[in-house]
Amino acid sequence: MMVESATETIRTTPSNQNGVSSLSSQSDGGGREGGSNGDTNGEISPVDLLHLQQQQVCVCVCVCVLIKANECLVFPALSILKLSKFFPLTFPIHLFCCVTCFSLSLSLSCSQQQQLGNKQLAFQQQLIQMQQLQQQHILNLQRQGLVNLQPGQGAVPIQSLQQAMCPTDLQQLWKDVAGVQSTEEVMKHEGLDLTTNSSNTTSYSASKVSPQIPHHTLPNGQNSVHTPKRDSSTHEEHTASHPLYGHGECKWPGCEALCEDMGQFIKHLNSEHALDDRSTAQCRVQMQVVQQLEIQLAKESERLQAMMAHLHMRPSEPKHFNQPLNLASSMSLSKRESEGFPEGLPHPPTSAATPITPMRQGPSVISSSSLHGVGHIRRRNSDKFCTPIASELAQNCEFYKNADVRPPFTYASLIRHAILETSDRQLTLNEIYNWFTRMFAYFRRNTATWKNAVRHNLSLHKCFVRVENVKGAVWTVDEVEYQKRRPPKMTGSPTLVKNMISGLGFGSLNASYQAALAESSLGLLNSPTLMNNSTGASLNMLHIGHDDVSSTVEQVNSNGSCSPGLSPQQYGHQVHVKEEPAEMEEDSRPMSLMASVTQNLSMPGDERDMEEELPTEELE
DNA sequence: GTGTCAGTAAACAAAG
DNA sequence: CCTTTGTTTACTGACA
Repeated sequence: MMVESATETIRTTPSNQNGVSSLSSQSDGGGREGGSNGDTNGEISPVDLLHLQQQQVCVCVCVCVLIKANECLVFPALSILKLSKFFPLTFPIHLFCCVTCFSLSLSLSCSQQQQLGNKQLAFQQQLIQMQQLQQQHILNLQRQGLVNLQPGQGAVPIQSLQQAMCPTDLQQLWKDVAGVQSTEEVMKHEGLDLTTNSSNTTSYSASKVSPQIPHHTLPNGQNSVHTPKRDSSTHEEHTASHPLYGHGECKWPGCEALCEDMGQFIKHLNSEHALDDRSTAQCRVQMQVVQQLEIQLAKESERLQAMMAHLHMRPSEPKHFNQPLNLASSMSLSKRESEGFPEGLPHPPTSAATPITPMRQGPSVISSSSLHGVGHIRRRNSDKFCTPIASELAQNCEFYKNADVRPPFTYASLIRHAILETSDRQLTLNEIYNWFTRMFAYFRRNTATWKNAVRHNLSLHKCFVRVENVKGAVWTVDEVEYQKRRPPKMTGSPTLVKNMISGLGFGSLNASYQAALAESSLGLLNSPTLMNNSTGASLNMLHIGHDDVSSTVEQVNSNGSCSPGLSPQQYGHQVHVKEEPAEMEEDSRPMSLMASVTQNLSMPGDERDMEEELPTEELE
């Protein structure tokens, strides 16, 4: 019903001249499809709801591209209409998403073109009406309990955009949003009254959803309903620092203006971010960002609880996970900065709240190493149990790139990985540095410390061989030496396995199990579809020395007899950092988070439980 | 209690 | 002279 109304609106829009009319029939069909499936009457199937978030992200990625591409009318309309066809069941929400984003893109294009025809204006007004209709539809669905949208989730566009966009894109969006308002001002001066529409555009869903949105307290402790100006005029004047000021820059979203001192910043704040529609809109958007992150955190926490319940683990206190966390700050604290958090990084599984990668859980091995919250366990895990650095990195590449989290690997293993990842298997020191900083946000700070450690490791370990090259010195890896430096193998004797279990604890077993799982997946079952079933192999792996496993795997790999995908030569070489199969991620995730909360756990009964129950569950 | 491993810090030297 | 690179030593903490 709603869809048809919306599409009817499109059909009657004056913008048909822009080629939309020819497409309106498609939208009509899509709308009817949706209607035939019953969604417009509020009948949304659970399956569709399951896919809703993902689709929203896809939609917003699409629209986001449009925005960035400065497309004006036709392309967004096309997107909307196509979406109605591809996602008929959830089309109302998609439409809402698209329309709001499209409105934004429309305004953006206006700001850049500084002209907008009356027809386009009319079309925009029509779109706004559609937007309102969709909003009503969503509200109706919510009232009926058919769509369990969280408060503020009606503001899908910007939130999904933030999920889908990289930080730079997000920053650009902020700027774009800022630009919209300025455009409105220009329009006003030009006699074009866009006030109504534009305000809807800039604050779009936010303003409409705001009634549902509890007044959140922003991470900086400021009430989200305050106005920036008031805050700036009262808050920072009494404090030496300001949450919106740091490193000589204005931290206002999308601003980045350089301010030499606090006084200049205050002037800037009062002049550029005064109480106006733009600032208010930006504040609302930020509010939604925070809210979306909280929602995501809640979801992930819920998932964690379910996982732990499934694995017969005592749930940890949900409060820890539901509280908004400042991952960057908490994670970034080095040992010296925060004695409370050993730098082994095993902080609580705050990774679930990582804003940068909201859809991901924390890295598996990170969590597995978090058993005792010490870095050395990380090392032991990574080496003694030969945590598959390649797979781990592949799985959590984006996480490590963005989150200020220390990778759970030794310097040696990281250096080796970096070197082996290259085609010629050699790197200069500087290239190794660059790899570290490129791959890990953590290593973008404290450069003196870790660079020294890198050099120290290169010199210390015989496995790293310095080779004089034409261009200079490069570092290579002596695999034989690298394998040598591994601790004495654990034989497959059950005694050792038992010792491993009793001596290292549950988390370590998980780590070894996980390592074995991934190793087996790596060397034997490269097919993503087989990954999930690799547990059987990994179960066997538990009975043989892990070093044997790793060496065996690597030998097999070096023979190139295994899958090309993760072929040996490394696992470093062909790490598909961004396209790793989701199954694998799903595979390791439970284990990792499981390990992360083992502080609260009592030891499982015996190794039989571990060897039989866990893998069995994993197999299921 | 001891040895090993890894991380960190620091000093030092050579080269660019 | 400064920076980068490379080596070495010492210390600490965790683990077996």
